[in-house]
Amino acid sequence: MATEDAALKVKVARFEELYALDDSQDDEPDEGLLQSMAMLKRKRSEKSEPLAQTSSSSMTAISKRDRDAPEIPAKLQKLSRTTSAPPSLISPHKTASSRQLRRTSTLPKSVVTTTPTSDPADVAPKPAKLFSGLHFYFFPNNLKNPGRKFRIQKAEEYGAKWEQAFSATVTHIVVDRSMNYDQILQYLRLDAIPQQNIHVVDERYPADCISFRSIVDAGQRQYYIKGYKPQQVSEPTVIPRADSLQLKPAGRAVQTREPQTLSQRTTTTLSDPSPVKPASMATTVEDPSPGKRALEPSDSSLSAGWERPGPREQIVLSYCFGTDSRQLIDDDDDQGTTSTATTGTNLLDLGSSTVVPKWQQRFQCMQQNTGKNEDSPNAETIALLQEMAEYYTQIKDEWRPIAYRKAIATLRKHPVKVTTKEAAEKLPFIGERLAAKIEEITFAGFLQRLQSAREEPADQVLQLFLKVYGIGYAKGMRLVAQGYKTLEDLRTKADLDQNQKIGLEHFDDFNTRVPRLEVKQHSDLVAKAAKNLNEGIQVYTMGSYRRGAESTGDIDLVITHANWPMTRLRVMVIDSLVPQLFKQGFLKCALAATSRQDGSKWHGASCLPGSNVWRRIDFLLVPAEELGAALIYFTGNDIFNRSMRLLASKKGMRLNQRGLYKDVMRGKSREKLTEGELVEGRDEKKIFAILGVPWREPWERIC
DNA sequence: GGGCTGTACTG
DNA sequence: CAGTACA
DNA sequence: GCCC
Repeated sequence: MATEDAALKVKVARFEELYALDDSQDDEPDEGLLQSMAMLKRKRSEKSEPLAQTSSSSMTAISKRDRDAPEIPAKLQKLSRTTSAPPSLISPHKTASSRQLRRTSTLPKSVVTTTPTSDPADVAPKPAKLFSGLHFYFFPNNLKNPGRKFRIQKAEEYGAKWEQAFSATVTHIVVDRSMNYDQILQYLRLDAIPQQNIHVVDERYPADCISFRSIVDAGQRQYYIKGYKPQQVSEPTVIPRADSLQLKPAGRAVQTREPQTLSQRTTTTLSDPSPVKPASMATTVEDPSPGKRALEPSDSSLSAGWERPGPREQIVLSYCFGTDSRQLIDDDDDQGTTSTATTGTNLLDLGSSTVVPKWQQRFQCMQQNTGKNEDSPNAETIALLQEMAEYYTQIKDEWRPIAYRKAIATLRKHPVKVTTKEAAEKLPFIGERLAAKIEEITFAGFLQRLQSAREEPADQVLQLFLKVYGIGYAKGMRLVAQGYKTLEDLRTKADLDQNQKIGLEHFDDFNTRVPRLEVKQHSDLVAKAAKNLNEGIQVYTMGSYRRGAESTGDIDLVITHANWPMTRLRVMVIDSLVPQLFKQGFLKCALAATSRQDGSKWHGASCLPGSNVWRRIDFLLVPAEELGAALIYFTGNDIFNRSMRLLASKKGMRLNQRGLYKDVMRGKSREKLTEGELVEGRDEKKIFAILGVPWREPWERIC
């Protein structure tokens, strides 16, 4: 009971904050909230949800663990309170006090108490009168942006007159934070705004007035518009980057037409067979790491074969056409490019050929993703969306991050900066809501609200706890609810399992990136010990190391043997290799170990001789016939893997770390009914080929 | 309105 | 079984 | 979140 209350309080506080932000016209308009409020009367809908909020899916997920999930009550409580409030939406008393609390630091020094609401703790003042006599002109002056719409509605409720056009009667120009002073001048075709008659204020101004129940001094610094310099008012201004900033109110004429995405419907993969390796790769390729070298023979022999298809590859080819011709060719009617020359072309063409139907092109694995976005014109937008995705991931929203990442991948490939909603919405995986956010981002920094959420103490504590290996969202929430605030609290008071204790003890170690060089040292050490036990054991360095990363989160190793079955390999690793490495002092602890009977993974921590930094290290035990599938799995990245697996699934197959299986029967919602028949597990490239995915070098799998 | 990967280890 | 983790 |  007590913990429930604590959890509830934490959550309520968190959402109070969020909704307070909504009320206070933050950068990010909360369409979801507005919708929810409108819809709530009809039904407590499951769909539309506020931005920094749990999704319908997470709501359902959470509601299963109702004990841990005060979200719903908190949200509904707040929403119903809002909806049942008098027409003013805000109960001025309550909101004002809470907001005052929040913004004490920015409280205007000179609150001009023009309104004689002398008694602060009195009945709610007639809000409708606060702005009466004032004429507001908004900039931009339309309702397109939900946040602004909200502001305009509020202003009108409090008695302001919303001026549709700019005129002499305007008393205040309320400017979106995304806009700057020059843009106003340009739009209004003015050299300067007559400051005596008209106040130009930041978008927060009306909200502050409402908060303080008075017309606050509009001349204060915190209401200055971007680009406004008090002394420079009359001087004609040079507009920085005027060409790149599309000022919406200026109308369609200004809007540039966004070129179509390059990647769309063009067969770039075909014409670009030689991807640029990351600079960092150059060194690592010649790097005589055992893992690397071990990979090379098969790789090079294969790619040689790839260029001049030999008999074996022909088999693959016929296999593809034999069993999967429907999916691989002319599956799509409107794909006018039906190539007639496929038979004679080499296998590389098969994978990336022009006949790949549209639905398959949409898979992440069907494109080169090098994960680079420095040179993208959308880098800024991408960065912010990435933060959003991370945030949603952390609050355990299962699906939004997926949507965000797909949108990010689209933006990465888009050659032009996307600035407007309209342009954004045309792109794949960018819908109405993300398009709106993209527009917001380019015009403003809507992430402020996200930051507010992040600045919430409860959220920060949760974020901290989530970094402890072994503590996930459920445990983290419980710990926060129990009132723990620091790692020290956890160490001394909290009830943790063994892994969590280790995770806590080595919090810093496990949260420190491992330099590429050190990954190799760990790998070499394991490989050497393995070779000592048996010459045939091979060790591959996987994960982001194989993708070329300069540093990694942990050390991922595949351990395999050319001839041994899994059973023998496992016994060797569990009974000999691991104990040996422990004895050497290299392995420090086991976090998840396979039994001698079955299983394939070993997780633990390792430490180089002479060092005292523990690193997370994972072994994957792989029999040779599963090596290809294991390489795919352990190379990742996760998004690439999911994409490959989903594609397989859509083709009636199944892909996991053991192999590619065909004729998998699936029930409702793709639920696996039969295991299917193993098609290929040994050869990484064949798995790609059979799936119809063009070969992707490891560093092209960074989706 | 349902789907968005598939698995392995722990307690 | 839920939770956590792995790519 | 988006897509079908």
